[in-house]
Amino acid sequence: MDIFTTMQDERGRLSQSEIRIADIVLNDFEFAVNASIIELAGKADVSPPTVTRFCRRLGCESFSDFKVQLARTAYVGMRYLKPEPKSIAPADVAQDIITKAQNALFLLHRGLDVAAIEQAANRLADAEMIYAFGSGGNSSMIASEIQNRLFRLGLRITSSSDHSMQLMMAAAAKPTDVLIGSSFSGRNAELVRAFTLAREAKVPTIALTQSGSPVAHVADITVPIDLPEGDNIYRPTSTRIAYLAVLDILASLVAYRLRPQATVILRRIKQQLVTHRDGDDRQLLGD
Amino acid sequence: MDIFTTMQDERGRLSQSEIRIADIVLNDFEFAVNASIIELAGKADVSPPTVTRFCRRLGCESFSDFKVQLARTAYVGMRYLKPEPKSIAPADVAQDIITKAQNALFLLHRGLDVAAIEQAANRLADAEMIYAFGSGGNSSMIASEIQNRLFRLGLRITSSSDHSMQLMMAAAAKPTDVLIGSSFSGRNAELVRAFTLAREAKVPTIALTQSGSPVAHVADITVPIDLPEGDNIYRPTSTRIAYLAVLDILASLVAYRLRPQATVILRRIKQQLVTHRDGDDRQLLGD
DNA sequence: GATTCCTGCAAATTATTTTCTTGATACGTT
DNA sequence: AACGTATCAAGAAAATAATTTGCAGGAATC
Repeated sequence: MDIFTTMQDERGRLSQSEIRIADIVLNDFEFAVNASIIELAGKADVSPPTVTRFCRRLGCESFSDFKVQLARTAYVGMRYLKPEPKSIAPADVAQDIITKAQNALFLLHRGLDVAAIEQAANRLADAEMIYAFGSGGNSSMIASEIQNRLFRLGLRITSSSDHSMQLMMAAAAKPTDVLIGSSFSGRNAELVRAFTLAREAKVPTIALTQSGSPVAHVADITVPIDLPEGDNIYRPTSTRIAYLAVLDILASLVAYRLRPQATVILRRIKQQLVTHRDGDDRQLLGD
Repeated sequence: MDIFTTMQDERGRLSQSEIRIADIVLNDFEFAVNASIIELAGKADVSPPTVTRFCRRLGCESFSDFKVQLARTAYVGMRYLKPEPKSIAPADVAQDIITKAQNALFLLHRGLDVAAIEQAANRLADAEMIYAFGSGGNSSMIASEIQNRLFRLGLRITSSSDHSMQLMMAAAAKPTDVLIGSSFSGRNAELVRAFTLAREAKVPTIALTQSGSPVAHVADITVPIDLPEGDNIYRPTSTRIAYLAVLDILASLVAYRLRPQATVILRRIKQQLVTHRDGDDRQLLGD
């Protein structure tokens, strides 16, 4: 696990001096990464040995090991990101957006429920028919993306962003089918209704959403995607990127699950696309 | 700039001993990050001072500074990523996909032509009407995403993934309008045709594509998005994530450019959304 | 009141860097 | 072509700096 999480988890068990060190590291981390043990000790008003002991307690070999671990998760992850970029200069805006996207992926990975994804992948692989639901600019894109990824694996699938259609499809689905729905906020009331309907008819449901949300409650399998509030509201792109990544994982697992030999075939197709490529973008569809 | 690029750029100017050090670092970088200067020197069959000099030459303050820099870009970026995950165990697949996505963002950032994006943003902000083009599963999504992001800023915009429509639109466009098109491969012949048509009519064109590609050649402004081949073919998601990030940057710059005060209003709208949120995903559209 | 744990000091150890020197190579001069 | 000089690489050893360990005093807790 990464050093930041450890630091937060252990915080309660740390002594006063150690908490001071932790706070300095967390707040001024550029400093911490470049400082020597003496400088860091000086800033925290403790002696160098205390810093060494602090590092040990966090599971590091030594102070330099600590710095390396720190630098490792420094580039992305667990940073206190400001809601706005440093300035509106193009370079800063770019940096800000890319860092946030990377952070979203980092946080996604940290909180990823792999078991749930695996379970979902297995259900999808065995489904006779799949219905993918999602509404609103973001989730509707995810829904069609689910279709996009899964139909290529030979699965029967359709997607809809239309509430009425979703309800009708949910009513038409059989227990051997699967419903999969996405909701960034988890508060999509219509999706909850469709899932409830499905549940009554014993149709398995999979939700890609925030854990603990209404949508999560009514789904059989929830693949939780929990990102800090800020990211959701201020910049939907980073959340969307996280969803796309989850989808990618899900689709890959389904592919592996479906037929081990399929990956070989798939690779051959890809290879062929590489060799004679003078067409257009649609080549990439063969992914 | 990152230490890996520097190492590759400087390689020619390094001495024999230094090249040996560089190779060890590049190949076994877990080792390099954890090793002391003596261990690293020993493995490279050089003396510790040589290692120090090597670090200095690369622009680092000291050996420990070098290690920090190394660890920083170790988590993501410039890694020799295997085309396939370690195993098909779900956790490994997840790790593989997320790492690749983060790497794509890293590489995107490294190669980002900020000036081109800024130029493109300015053009879009001043356009009387915008036409967003893209075909194939990937670029068509990008095209509608462009529309999605820009219409909220009060711009007049439409998107199309239909070749015939694209041609007709290109023909109908005026020099005060802007055409913006996306092509992952840069080999979308129809897009090239549409752009050529636009050029003849003096309609400004912006391309989001691979630099040096046919599409890039016919566009007035090219925002280059160059990622290693492997990523494009084997896993379109990471490329798509890069495109989404670029789009996010572009849209943000347009927003800032359009009206500085708009950001204030936008923030107020967001705040309001946060306070009474019991609806569904579509709230997030207000991003 | 005793125990435990934190903490800093000083010493010891270790790591890193500087300085100095040697050896090699390249270049210019005779 | 041969010699001398300049330049650079690279290691040895010394100096310096950083880090860790051992120990002892002191605070907090039970």
